[in-house]
Amino acid sequence: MTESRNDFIRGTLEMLVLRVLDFGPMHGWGISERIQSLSSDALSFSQGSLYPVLARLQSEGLVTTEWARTENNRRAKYYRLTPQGERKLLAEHANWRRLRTAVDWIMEGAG
Amino acid sequence: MTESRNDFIRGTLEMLVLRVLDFGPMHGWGISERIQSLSSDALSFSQGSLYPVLARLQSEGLVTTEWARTENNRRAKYYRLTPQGERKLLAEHANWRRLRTAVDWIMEGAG
DNA sequence: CATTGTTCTATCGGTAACCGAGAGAACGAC
DNA sequence: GTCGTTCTCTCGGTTACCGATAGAACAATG
Repeated sequence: MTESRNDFIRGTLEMLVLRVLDFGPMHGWGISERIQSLSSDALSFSQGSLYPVLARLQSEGLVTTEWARTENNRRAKYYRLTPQGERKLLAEHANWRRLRTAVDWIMEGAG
Repeated sequence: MTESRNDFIRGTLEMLVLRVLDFGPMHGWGISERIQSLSSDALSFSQGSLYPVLARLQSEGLVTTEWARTENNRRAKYYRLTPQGERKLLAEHANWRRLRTAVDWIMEGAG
């Protein structure tokens, strides 16, 4: 009921997750924190959004998983980008730039 | 089944429609053509997406409608931005810039 | 006149992503 | 032993978008 509407940039979550994993393997909770932190809280996603994305990425072979210990000595499932994931990231980034540019062109440009 | 996925910039359609109407009153079909043309075909929406948006905008008082004749002598329902619609456009544009910048920061910036 | 193409409005059911709410396990700290 | 924090995961609901579809009105063609 609050004004927040994440629908605006829907579909970017997958790309952002792939991007964070491009920095190195990370667990779900850490990915979420990373996105929120890097965006200065502009972007945030509930875990009810995150885990379905991670499961989908794995089922599509874009990431692999392994259980390990975090710095805080907790069990966590680490997600690691596969070569396919890297390619997917590049493709989604290119597509994002293309659409973003088109939107900006309309929004900023002369009629 | 084709590769096209508009989900990437979901929620922008409303903003784009408001923006096109900021150029002057226009009918549904023309709005659609305008968006597609201005974006060099990068952005396109089916009419099954467009009309629900227009109906919503009207019900929220962001546009008014009036029947008139087009240059081609066809009956068409022209949509005109209200002052509330103008304000909404500004707000959505600001929000878009904020989110777009956050996404770009993560995608382009250093980890 | 009949037929076809173009312009234009509109609806419906399905799909898929996101979200809030919630359950639960494991570890550290007090 | 209780609490807070970290971390995984599921479920049902909502909602935007889309493909398919229907159809009216006018122009142009034969």
